[in-house]
Amino acid sequence: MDETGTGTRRMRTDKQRNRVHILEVAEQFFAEQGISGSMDAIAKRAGVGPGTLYRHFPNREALLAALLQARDEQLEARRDAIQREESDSSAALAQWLDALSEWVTAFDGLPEPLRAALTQDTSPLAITCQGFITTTDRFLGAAQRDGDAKSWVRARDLFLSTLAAAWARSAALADESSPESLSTLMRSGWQTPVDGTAPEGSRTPQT
Amino acid sequence: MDETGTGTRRMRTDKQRNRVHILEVAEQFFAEQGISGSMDAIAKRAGVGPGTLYRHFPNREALLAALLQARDEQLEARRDAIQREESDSSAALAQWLDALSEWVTAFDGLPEPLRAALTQDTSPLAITCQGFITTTDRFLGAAQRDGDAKSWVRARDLFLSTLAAAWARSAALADESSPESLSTLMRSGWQTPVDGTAPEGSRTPQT
DNA sequence: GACGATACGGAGACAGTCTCCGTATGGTCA
DNA sequence: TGACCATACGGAGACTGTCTCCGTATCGTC
Repeated sequence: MDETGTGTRRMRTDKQRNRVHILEVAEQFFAEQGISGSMDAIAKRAGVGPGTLYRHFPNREALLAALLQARDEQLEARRDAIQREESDSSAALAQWLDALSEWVTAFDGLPEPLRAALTQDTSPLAITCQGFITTTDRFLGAAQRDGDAKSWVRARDLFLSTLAAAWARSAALADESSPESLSTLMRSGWQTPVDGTAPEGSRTPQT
Repeated sequence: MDETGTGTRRMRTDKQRNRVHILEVAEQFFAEQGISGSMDAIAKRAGVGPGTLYRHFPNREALLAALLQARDEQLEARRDAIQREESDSSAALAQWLDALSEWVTAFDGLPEPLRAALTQDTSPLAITCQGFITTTDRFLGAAQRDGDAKSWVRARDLFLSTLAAAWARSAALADESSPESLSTLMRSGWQTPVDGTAPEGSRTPQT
C-alpha cells in the first residue's frame, strides 16, 4: 500500500528514491544470479545498508513480490491480447500457459517460492498467484465449454503444472528440445490415445 | 566403495558403527523434518560431533545419496515385479512411473536435489538417477514399440516430469485430488484429442 | 533556522555449513 | 598383556548469510 506516495501520507523523498533504486538493482541482480543471491549483496550493490533494504522489504519474498508486481501489467496485457485475438479457446489456453511459462522464467529459481506461496495464502506472492489462477480458470473454462479441454482438469493444477514444468526446465539439457517436450507433455500426455489417432501437435514437440 | 567393510581394507569398528547409526538417525530425521533440517542437528541427535558426520558424508547430498541407495533395492524389486507381472507395456510404464513417484516422496523436498543432480553428473545422486532413467527408458521403449507411448517422448523428460509432479504435489491441496490430477495430466494431457475419443482413464483422474 | 518525525547505516546477534587439529580409541605385533 | 601407530573422534571456531536494533543523519515543516 501507498507505494507511489499517493497513499495515506506522502513518502519521504529519500525513502521513495531508495525504494525505486533497490528495485532496479534487485531486478538486475536476480536476473543475473537467480533469486537465491545474498540479500546483503543486493543492499551493498544498491549502496544502502542491510537495515534499509529490510525496512523496505522485510524478506526476500516481499522483494520478489514487489518486483513481480511490475511485470504483472505485461502479463495482463498479454492476457487481454490473447482474449482479443485468439478465437479458438484451446489455442488461447495454450497461449496463456505459454505466457505464464515465460513470466515464471523471469528469474532463475522463481518457481520454488511461488509454489511455497501457494500453500500459505498470507504471502504477498500468493495474491499474485491467485490472480493468475483465476485467469487460467477463465481460459480453461472456455476451453472446457468448447470441449477442447478435459472436464476434470482444474485451473490450480494447471497453474501448478506450469510452475512444475518451468522448475524442471532448469534441469533440461540446454542443447535439446526438453523445454518444449515438457509443455507438450502437459498438453497431450505421453500416452497415445487408445484409438490411435494422435492429437494435434503430438507428433513432434516443437510448436 | 568399501562401505560394508568388505572393500580394500576393513573399516574400524567404531567407524562402521557410527556410519550405520548416523544413517539410521538421518533417515528418521529427514522423514520427520524434510531434507532441509540442519546437519549439525543430525550430528547431535546421533550423538557425534559435526566433524564425524562430515567425515562420513562430506555434504548433505552425499548423506542423501547413501540413504537413497538403501531404498534402491526396493525400487529395483518393484521394477522386476512390474516386468514380470504386467504384460501391457503402457500399464507397465504407468506403474513404473508410479513407483518412481512414491520413491521420490520418501523425504519431503527430495525432488529439488535430484533435479540439481541431473545437471552435474559428478554428483553421487546423479548416478542413482541415471540408473532410473535407464530403467524408464526400457519401459518407455517397450511402450513405444507397442504404439502405446508417443514416439517423441524421451525417458529423461519423463523422469524429470515425474520429479516435477512430485515437486508440485507438495503444494497441492491435501484434501483434494490434485496428486492424482498431476500424474494423469502427465499421462493424458489437458487437451482432449481432436477426434473427440477420450484416451483411457482420461474421464476422471483416479486410477 | 530550528525542531520533530522519519529513515538511514552498519555493528552485531543468531543460525547454518564445514574445517582443523589436539585427543582418544582400535587394531596389531612383540 | 602392553606398547605403538594408524585411524577416527569431538568440538571450537572460521566463514557466510539473514535479519535486528539503535545511535545518527536527513527531510519536511513551521
